[in-house]
Amino acid sequence: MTESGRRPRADARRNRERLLAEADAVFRAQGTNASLEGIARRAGVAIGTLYAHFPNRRALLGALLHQRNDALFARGADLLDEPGAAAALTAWVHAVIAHAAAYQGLAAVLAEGVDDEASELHQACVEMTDIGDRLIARAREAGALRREATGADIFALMNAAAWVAEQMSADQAGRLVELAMAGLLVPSS
Amino acid sequence: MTESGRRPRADARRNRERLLAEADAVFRAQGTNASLEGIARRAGVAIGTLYAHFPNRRALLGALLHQRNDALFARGADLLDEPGAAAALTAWVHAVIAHAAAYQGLAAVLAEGVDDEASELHQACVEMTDIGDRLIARAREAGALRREATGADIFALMNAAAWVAEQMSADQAGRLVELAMAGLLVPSS
DNA sequence: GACAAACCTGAGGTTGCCTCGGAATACTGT
DNA sequence: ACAGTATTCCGAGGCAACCTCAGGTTTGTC
Repeated sequence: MTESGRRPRADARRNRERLLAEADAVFRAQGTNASLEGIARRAGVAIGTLYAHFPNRRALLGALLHQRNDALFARGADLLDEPGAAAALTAWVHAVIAHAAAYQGLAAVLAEGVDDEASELHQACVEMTDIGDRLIARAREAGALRREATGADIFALMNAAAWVAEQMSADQAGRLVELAMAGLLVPSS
Repeated sequence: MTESGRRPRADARRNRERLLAEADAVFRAQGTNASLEGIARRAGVAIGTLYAHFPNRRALLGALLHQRNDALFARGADLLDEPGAAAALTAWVHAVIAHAAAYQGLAAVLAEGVDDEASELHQACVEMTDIGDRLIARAREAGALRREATGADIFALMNAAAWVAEQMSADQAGRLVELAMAGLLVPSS
């Protein structure tokens, strides 16, 4: 897949950019379930063109998130090198929540992607879990963990909090994270 | 609203029951976003009849949940009288999560209902928050709370966990609850 | 058994998903 | 400059679901 034989035609590149720009705007305003026909219309392109570029909603979302994901993973790598193990873990959780706040409904797509290998976001989810795992391991070695936990637990917490932020408020989500992190981390640390 | 002038006609009662029964089955199997036309079809009734009885999806859901809600609130009242304040709070959280597991998608409807006064489920959400508040207050008086929290926090945790149970697994949801409760409650208690 | 009130029906307008054959367009080489 | 071809685009059309409403049907009552 993605056989990049040669450079795409100029109109194709133009349309792709236009579609991505409009999709970003619409998803921001209306969430990940916004009408794809509406996006195509706004981009000044026929619906078939949208589907030619992005075979489904997830693919479009995946393309939109690509850069943003790279930045997120870079942040994760940085955090692995920063001193405070516990603080790094907390910072990671907040970073992912902020990441998922881009579009309403994104938390659900991510949660689905972690199990579904066919999802365009599967790889990203696996990587997030992996970073969570490593941050957890480091915190455990530093004696900062009060109880056992895995990258999957962290992933679940992040997604749950992102969902709460969507449904209720960022504030409420913050309180949920505080509660959970208080249960996870050693107080003093 | 609900001006119960007099008893509805026999066919109306029959259809209502039939619709509720089929809706329950379909929502259980397919979640709260299942097709209403499909439900009407299964109930042997025209789509217009469904809408005559239940003006929207939430109203249908509200009618379905009514008995179940009463049972839940009764359980909440019982828990307020049981000895261990901390254990009662934990039990309440688990009871609501089990309640929300009835239909996939219910967590989102509940989360929406707490803010939306027009929702048929608003009252139920308020009552849940209220019970959470009282259980929290009792636990605080018993010295079982490690930190401040409100009924809204408990409501958010319950809904987040219910959502995790839908998206990932009941297991994962359980671990999230453990984490959060560990952050909330005094260890020994 | 006839009348009114209550109830039911289902076609139809609307929106959104997605596909596919045919038209249009951009590149390539001469 | 231009023909030839591969690439890309278009948008009608089939499908499913939402919801409404004018008109027909059933029930209960006197």
